[in-house]
Amino acid sequence: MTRVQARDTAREILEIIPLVMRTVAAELRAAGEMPAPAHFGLLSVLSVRPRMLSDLASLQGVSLPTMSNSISAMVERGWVRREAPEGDRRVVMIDVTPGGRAALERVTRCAEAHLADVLAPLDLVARRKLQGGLGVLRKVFAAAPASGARKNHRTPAKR
Amino acid sequence: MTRVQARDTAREILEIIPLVMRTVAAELRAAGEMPAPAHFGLLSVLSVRPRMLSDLASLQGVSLPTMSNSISAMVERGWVRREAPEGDRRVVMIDVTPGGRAALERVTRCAEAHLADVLAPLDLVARRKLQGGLGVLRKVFAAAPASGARKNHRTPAKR
DNA sequence: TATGATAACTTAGCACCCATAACCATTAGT
DNA sequence: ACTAATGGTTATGGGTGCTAAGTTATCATA
Repeated sequence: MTRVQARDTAREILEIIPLVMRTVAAELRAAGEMPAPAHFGLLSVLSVRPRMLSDLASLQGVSLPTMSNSISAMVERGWVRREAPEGDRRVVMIDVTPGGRAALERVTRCAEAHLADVLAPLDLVARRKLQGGLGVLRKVFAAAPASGARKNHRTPAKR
Repeated sequence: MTRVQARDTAREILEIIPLVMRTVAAELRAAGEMPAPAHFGLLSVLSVRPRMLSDLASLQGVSLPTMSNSISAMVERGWVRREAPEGDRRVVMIDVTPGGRAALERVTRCAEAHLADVLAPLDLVARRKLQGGLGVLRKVFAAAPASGARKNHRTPAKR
């Protein structure tokens, strides 16, 4: 990819992605259910199987404290539970509650309804383009969770 | 688009878009320059020509107070200036400063460099998919700036 | 000319996401 | 047993976004 192409793509991404984020967030907010995109992703991951906190953090590409706080917020809403597994008493397993599953279900339906409106005018070609593009984004950004910021927490030989 | 397709696409968007956001934000942060994606877009728009605050708000699809705050933050950094035009003393024109242009330049180069790394492994096919997908997103979300949340900002009436 | 509506902004208060630094508890290594 | 590494939490601070409630300026009109 040439320098010019990279620049253009960078600009595109930096303009479009935030726009999409705002739009989707506004829709969820307007619909009452407002677990913020981040919470949605978490419920989605957790609905497959329970995970430890650290795994969730690296899966979502955020710092451990951030994940800890997000989970606290979700615990307060009754969507997930912190559990202590048998073996290692340091780890905390996070599990979805029935309430969490229900919330995920509602939000999915809501987002689905709104996106269906937005995506309705797309023809087959446009839809395939969209799906193809999303697939590429997933591959690229799931593989490279931030080159510069990934020497996770507590690297410095402090203390 | 069928119900199932809408659901899958919704899930994809809600998972991938935030991930991309975080990754890009982390890169900018790690690079020291940290104008947050939103600020980047603003500088980008303003580098073409000055705008009134309201126009900026509706262009970016955010509320007026939000835009006012963002601009205040950028003024404090010396990137933009608030100006009072001749005719209507209610309006505030926003203009980029030389410092703002320089910052935009640096951030663009930085984002470009990082994205180039990430996008490097893409072959021609993948790149075209990505660009096609971004194009579709732009068209779809630029046209529909949030169906449910747009009772906002009293209808624009060009002074 | 006084009055009320409206337009453009600002301020204040709230919720959320994300980060780093510093701390505690548990486990592993020697 | 002592130290290092691992898993989490708390504290602090900055950014994004919203609504509600002002302020000042302009316009319409009676």
